[in-house]
Amino acid sequence: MTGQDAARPDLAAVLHPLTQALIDAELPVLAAHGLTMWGYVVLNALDGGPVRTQAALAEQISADKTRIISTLDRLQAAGLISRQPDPDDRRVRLLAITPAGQSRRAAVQAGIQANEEHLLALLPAADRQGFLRALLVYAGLSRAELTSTLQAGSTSTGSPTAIRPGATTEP
Amino acid sequence: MTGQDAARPDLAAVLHPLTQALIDAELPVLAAHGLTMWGYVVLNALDGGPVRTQAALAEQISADKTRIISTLDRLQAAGLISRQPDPDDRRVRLLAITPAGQSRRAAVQAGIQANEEHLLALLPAADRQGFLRALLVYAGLSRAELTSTLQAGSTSTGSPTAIRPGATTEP
DNA sequence: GCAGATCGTATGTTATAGCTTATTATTTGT
DNA sequence: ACAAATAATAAGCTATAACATACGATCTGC
Repeated sequence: MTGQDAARPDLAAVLHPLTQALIDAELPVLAAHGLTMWGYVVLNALDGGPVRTQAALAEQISADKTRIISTLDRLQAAGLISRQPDPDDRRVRLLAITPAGQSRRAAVQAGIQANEEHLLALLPAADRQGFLRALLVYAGLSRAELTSTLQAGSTSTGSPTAIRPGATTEP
Repeated sequence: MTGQDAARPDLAAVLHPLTQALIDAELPVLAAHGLTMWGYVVLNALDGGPVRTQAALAEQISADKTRIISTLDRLQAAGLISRQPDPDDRRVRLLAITPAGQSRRAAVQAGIQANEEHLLALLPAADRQGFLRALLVYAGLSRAELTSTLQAGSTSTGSPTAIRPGATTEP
C-alpha cells in the first residue's frame, strides 16, 4: 500500500541544477533592466509592503545586515525605493518601493516568468498544475519551517531555529 | 484562454531556498556515513555504470577535473570505488563502484529520501504525483538543454552549448 | 544630562569555490 | 627513436561570500 515503485532521484539532485539554470536565465533579464539579483530581491520584498528598519529587511530576505547597504544605495539613487529617516527615531530608515520601482519590478518579473513558461510548457497540464501547487505550498514555508520539516518531520512543535549542521567530514 | 489567474512567485525564488534546505538536510546524513557531498555525487554517477577516464567523470557531474582527485583518493582508500589503470592505456584510470560502495550509496540515499518524504507529505496526493513527475522530466534534461529551453524556448534546434551570460551590472 | 543600548555604516578577516598553470607519465604518429 | 598530444596530478591565484569588528549618530531610562 506504500505504492512507491520506481526509484526516484534525490530532490536536491534535480532541483540544484534546475535552480542554477533558472538563476542563470534570470541574470540577463536583470542586467537588461539595470538590476542585480539582490536589488530585485529587495524590490520584491518591499513590494509586499514597507519595512521599518534595514535590519528587518535584511532578515526578511536572509541577507546580511551590512550587505544590503550598497544595494539600497543604488536602488535609492535610481529612484526605485524611498529610504527616509523615521521622524520618530532618526536612527532607523523607513524603506518603501516607489511607483517607478513597482513598474520596474513588474517588468523584470514579466521577463523572468516569460522564460520560465518555456520550461513549464514541457509538462503535461495536469503535472504542471501539481508542480505549481506544490511550489505554492513550499513558498509559504519559512526557512526554519523547511528545515524542521525535513530534519524531524515534527510539525511546528520542535525548536525551529536551534539546530544547525556545519560538520563536513571526509571519507 | 491563457487561464493564468493568480500571480505566481518566480520559480527560482521558491526553489533556491528549498534546494538549500534540502542540501542542509543531506549534510548530516552524509557525515554520518563518512561521505562528502562530492563523494556521494561520484558514487551516484558510478552507480549508473563504470567510467573510463576521470575527466569524463568530472564532466558528467559538472565538476572540475582537478577537483575530484582528492575525492577519488578518499573513496578509493575507503574501498568504495575501484580505480585501476587501463591495461590498454596506462594513462587513464578505469573507475567503478565497488559492492561496498553500492551498499553505502544505497544507505545514504535511503536516509536522504526518508527526510525528503516529510516534505512530500505536506502535499496532497495528486499534487505530489504531479510534482514528482515534473521533477522526473527535468531530471532527464542536461544542463545545456535546461538553459536553451529557458532562454529561447527553441526545442533542440538552437546551439545548446554556445550562449553564456556573465555580465552583472549594477543599478 | 549621562550611561547604556540600538541603528546604520565602514572596514577587515577568513573560508571557499573556480580557474589557471605547470609537471610527470604515457601513448600515438611519423 | 623522437615529437606532439593526452591523462592524471599538484600547486597557486583570484574572486566572492560569510562572518566579525568597530565607530558615529541617535534614542531611552534614570
